[in-house]
Amino acid sequence: MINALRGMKDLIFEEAERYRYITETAARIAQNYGFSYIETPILEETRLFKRSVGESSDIVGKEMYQFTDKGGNDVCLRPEGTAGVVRAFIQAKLDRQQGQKYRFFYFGPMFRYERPQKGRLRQFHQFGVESFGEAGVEEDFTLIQMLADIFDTLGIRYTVKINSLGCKECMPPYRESLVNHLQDIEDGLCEDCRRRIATNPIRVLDCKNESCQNLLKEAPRITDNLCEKCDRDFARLKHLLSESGIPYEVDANLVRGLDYYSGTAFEFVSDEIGAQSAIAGGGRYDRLVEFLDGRPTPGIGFAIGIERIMELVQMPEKSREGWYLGAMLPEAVEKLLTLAHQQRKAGEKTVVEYTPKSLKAHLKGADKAGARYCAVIGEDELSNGTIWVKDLEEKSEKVVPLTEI
RNA sequence: GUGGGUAUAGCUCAGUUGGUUAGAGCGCCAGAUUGUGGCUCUGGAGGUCGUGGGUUCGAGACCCAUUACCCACCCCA
Repeated sequence: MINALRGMKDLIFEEAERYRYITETAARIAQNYGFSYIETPILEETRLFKRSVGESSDIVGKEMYQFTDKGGNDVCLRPEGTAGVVRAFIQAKLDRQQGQKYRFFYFGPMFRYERPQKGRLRQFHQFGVESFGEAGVEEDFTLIQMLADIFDTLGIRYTVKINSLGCKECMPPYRESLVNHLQDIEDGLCEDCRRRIATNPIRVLDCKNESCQNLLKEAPRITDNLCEKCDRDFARLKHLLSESGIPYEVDANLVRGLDYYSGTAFEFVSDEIGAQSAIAGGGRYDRLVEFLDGRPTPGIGFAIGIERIMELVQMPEKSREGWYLGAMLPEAVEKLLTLAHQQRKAGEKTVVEYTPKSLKAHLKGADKAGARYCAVIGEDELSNGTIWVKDLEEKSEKVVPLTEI
């Protein structure tokens, strides 16, 4: 037997329906916010991700499905969605339309070669949005509000965490003073933290190790070291969230894992799904477009981990729908086929059972198929050109001519 | 990459200190006076106990190896 590869899953029946329900709901809401659908290739040049996501995260360093294609290109399966959308944005020369706003949403598979666990797969799916050209912090607020709308509509509980990562003016000096502080206390830190001083110092603040946390009480916080503009923006974001009734907490340890983030960062978390609790994350990336050779353009986006919310979604109740057609005699089966075609052309969901069976068996079959109507041709009906129809919901039944169903 | 856990029917799981024909519930199929679904009852099909070695008179149970899955760390959505 051949099984799916490790960390890759089939979506079937209820899970497939959930996936569709989530993407359709999120897409509908994103369109209401003025975002339009974009689809970009799953396969991209490796250097796109090296330059955008950056080398500091494990994603690019060791988790990419990377290979050389038959033309000798160094390519990989996308590990996230933003880089491809930004590449497409620049390639379409939309960055030349200074002052214009462009807003996109997308969804689809992403690939990371990680050890699978709850809420983590090697092929997983994200729904994301990217907004270009709008530098105002109102856009940051609006994206958070959109996420809240999406999760509210899906019936998912969450908490919102926000932070500001500063800009190119205030982040580097902060980072430097943090690293200095960390080096002073390095001897007391755990092995992971000592490594992180060089790779991703802000992550150290987030260490789950209690002894590390005690040492970190005196560490400088980014939110106390923002420049005037970043500080003003962050204050306004908090104001807008409060005014709109979206509860949030400031988490100065919240870091986005990807190098391209700056300014506002946010994360939606759930406490119902195990260790991988981040169900959506995003933030501003005002420098990314120029990193990828476009004209400087402010940008902000988020992504939802679809698998992570899959089991949290409250699905709407589904009701009986459509027709089940059956025959009790072999000679009647052909009549069903022409009838089914008529029904389907008329937009009615219709399934046909080709095997002649007892009426009882057909009723069972119709019930199991979730059909609203069970229609059967038996001996009597065949001889006078009629069909017996039962409404499984209202339990009413009637016999009608085949042409008048 | 590092830890820990689990592998018995289509699914969820029992299986007592090793003992003879390996069980239950759900699901599936068929019946319960021949044309009336969901509920109930009866019957039936379905398992080389993940795989390979070992200990033993005897292994689903114990030991070793291997593979897969799960959970956690790392990282991230």
